Amino acid sequence: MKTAVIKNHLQEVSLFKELSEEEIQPIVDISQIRIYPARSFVFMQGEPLDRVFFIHSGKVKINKTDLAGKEQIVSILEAGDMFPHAGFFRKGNFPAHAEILETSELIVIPVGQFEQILLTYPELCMKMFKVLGEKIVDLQNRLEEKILRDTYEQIVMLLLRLCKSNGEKVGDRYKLTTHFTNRELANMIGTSRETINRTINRLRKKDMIETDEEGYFLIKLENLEDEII
Amino acid sequence: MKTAVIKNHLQEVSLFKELSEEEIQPIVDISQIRIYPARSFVFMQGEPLDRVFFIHSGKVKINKTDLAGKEQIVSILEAGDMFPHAGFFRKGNFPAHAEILETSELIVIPVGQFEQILLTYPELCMKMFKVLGEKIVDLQNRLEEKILRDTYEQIVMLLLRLCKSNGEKVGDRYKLTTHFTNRELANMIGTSRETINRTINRLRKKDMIETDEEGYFLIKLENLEDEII
DNA sequence: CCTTTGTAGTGATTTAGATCACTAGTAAAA
DNA sequence: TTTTACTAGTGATCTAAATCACTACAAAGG
Repeated sequence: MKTAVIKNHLQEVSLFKELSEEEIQPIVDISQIRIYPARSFVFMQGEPLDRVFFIHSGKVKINKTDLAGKEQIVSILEAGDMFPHAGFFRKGNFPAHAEILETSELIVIPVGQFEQILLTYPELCMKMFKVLGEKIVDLQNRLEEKILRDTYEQIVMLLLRLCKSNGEKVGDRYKLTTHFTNRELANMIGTSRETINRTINRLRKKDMIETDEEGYFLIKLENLEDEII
Repeated sequence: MKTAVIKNHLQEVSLFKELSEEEIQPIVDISQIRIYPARSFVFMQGEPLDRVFFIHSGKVKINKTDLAGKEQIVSILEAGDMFPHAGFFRKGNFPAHAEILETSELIVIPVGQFEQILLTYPELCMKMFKVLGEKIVDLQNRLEEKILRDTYEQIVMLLLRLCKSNGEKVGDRYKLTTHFTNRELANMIGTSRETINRTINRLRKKDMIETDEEGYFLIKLENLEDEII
């Protein structure tokens, strides 16, 4: 039965984890599951913001591009993540593009209806405030990084952040669960692929980062943290 | 009567503007008015986040400093503004310093009690989600600016942002309501005072900005907007 | 098969903007 | 009064990092 699948998927999203059977039902009723193929766009920057998405599986890139085609990668999202964050009670447009990197199952919810449910669930409001607050802190930290740190430190801090958002502990290392190219890393912080390459190799020589057989980064968190004081 | 003053002050904050007499009372009960003298600190980065503030009058600088003493000015807040934004349901620490620039009357509310009230007022939740969403969009835009734009454009965009947050329309110009030094402007976007000086003078020659008798900037919004496409 | 288009890697060159160094003016403190 | 400590302003110098230019390799397409 289809709603059963939706319910299962919803219950795996951290935001909804602690809701009871009755509480989750109205959300099930307004939710849809959609499968997006790799390289497709969930939405483009500027389109009217009418839905919010929760990732059940797959990977989504949130990015902006300017007229010259220069790209800023805002984030790489994975299972459990919500996007966009700035969607509630604001009627505006999507602030960035959302592109599927790996075939993804997304839970799609009309934002208007979700807002109504949000208002009737104090529990859900609490969690949402927490999520938004953390997003604000994260953005402020990234802005501070860009303003106060040099490129070497920005790259170290980017890798540390990726360990938290896209990494998993494997032995004494953190393994990044996504394969990032030099250019992608560069576009996350606004530097060049050459600088990323030279810096990563510098960190490799210091034995702080290595690449496994499949090209995934393995990072020694503690060593890297010492680099930025 | 003291609570009458508090109620009046609260009603001037945009977040509470549309609340009825009965609705605002519980907020009055947990609010305090405090006067902070210029150059005092409301809080320092790292202190436990246990209160939120609404500015009734005066000016507050939110900033961060690194070990070397380099400063990042996060924002200059005025009457009607709330800080910090990332305070709800998160129990953490203040993410930056808050320093009084001009003697300020602040409404002080214990964050835990405010959270409880928030949950019982759907109206208030809606507005707060909106405020947080706008904050997120603003931070993402500033990050994008730092990543995709050169310093000249960053300065133009900073001035445009200041028109919106700290400006008032005077004839066909926007007047910045706060006197900013070159160094302060530099610390908002992470450039040097020399570069700010040279760029502002360049904009002066292009007749996009001028300084009035008291040293406040007068900005021609439309002309400046054309600079960044 | 070759061609195209992506990637990593590395030196050489260029440049935007930071930093340095200084003049000059103003305001507050000693 | 002089001193200290700000500020704005402006050339000269320096440098971090972007850009350029190239090699080499791998995967995908015709």
